[in-house]
Amino acid sequence: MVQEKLLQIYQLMFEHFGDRHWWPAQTKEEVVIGAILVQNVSWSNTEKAIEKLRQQDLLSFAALHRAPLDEIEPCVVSTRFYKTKAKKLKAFSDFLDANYKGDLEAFLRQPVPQLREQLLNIYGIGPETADDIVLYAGGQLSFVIDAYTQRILARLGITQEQAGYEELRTWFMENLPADVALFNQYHALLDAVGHHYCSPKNPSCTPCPLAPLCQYAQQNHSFTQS
DNA sequence: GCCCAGGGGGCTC
DNA sequence: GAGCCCCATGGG
Repeated sequence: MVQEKLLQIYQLMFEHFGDRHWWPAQTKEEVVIGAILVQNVSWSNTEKAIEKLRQQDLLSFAALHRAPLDEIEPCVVSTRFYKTKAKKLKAFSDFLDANYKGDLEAFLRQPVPQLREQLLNIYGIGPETADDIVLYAGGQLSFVIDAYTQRILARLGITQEQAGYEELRTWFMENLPADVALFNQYHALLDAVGHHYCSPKNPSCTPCPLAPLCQYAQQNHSFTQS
């Protein structure tokens, strides 16, 4: 029942947006670096920082591990909170060096529960970033929840307003087929819906592909006004 | 020139 | 464990 609804939501989003080609990166290291840098900032700002790191030959954890903070910081200024972001990149590179001799692949190969737990113990890695890394860098099953996901589900009337991260993640994982490609695309599509149609200030519910299923859209009168 | 995006850490009670 | 502030750029 729930699975049917979730797949229906997926279909509507996919018909509207098509393949999102997420995560855009050339290497797994780039996925992880991007996942840290994108926290609380747009992807376009993140891209700028990734290009700067690339230009400075800092787009690898080996290089980040060697580099002093004041060399990393100027590269990531565009990602807001740049001192914090530089520290987070450094913390990840230090962790990898200390525990996996810098071998990201070896780290990512672990079973999801262990991998996730270790990720969450690294400075700067919270639940969302951990799941980005498990799914998009590790290619393993973990559903990513973000603020858009929470808002969209609440507006659809499917989940409680204040459902927590772990609760929502478990709910998706219990009600979706265990398919990495599906998890990948589903989160990317929710992100697109959230970005384009489901912001708190500008709930432009039309032409949101989910409007036909959405309680919020049906209650709000933006359809008939202007 | 002002508002605000939308994650994580750290503190408080 | 919920609620709050801090981080501090750039696009609309």
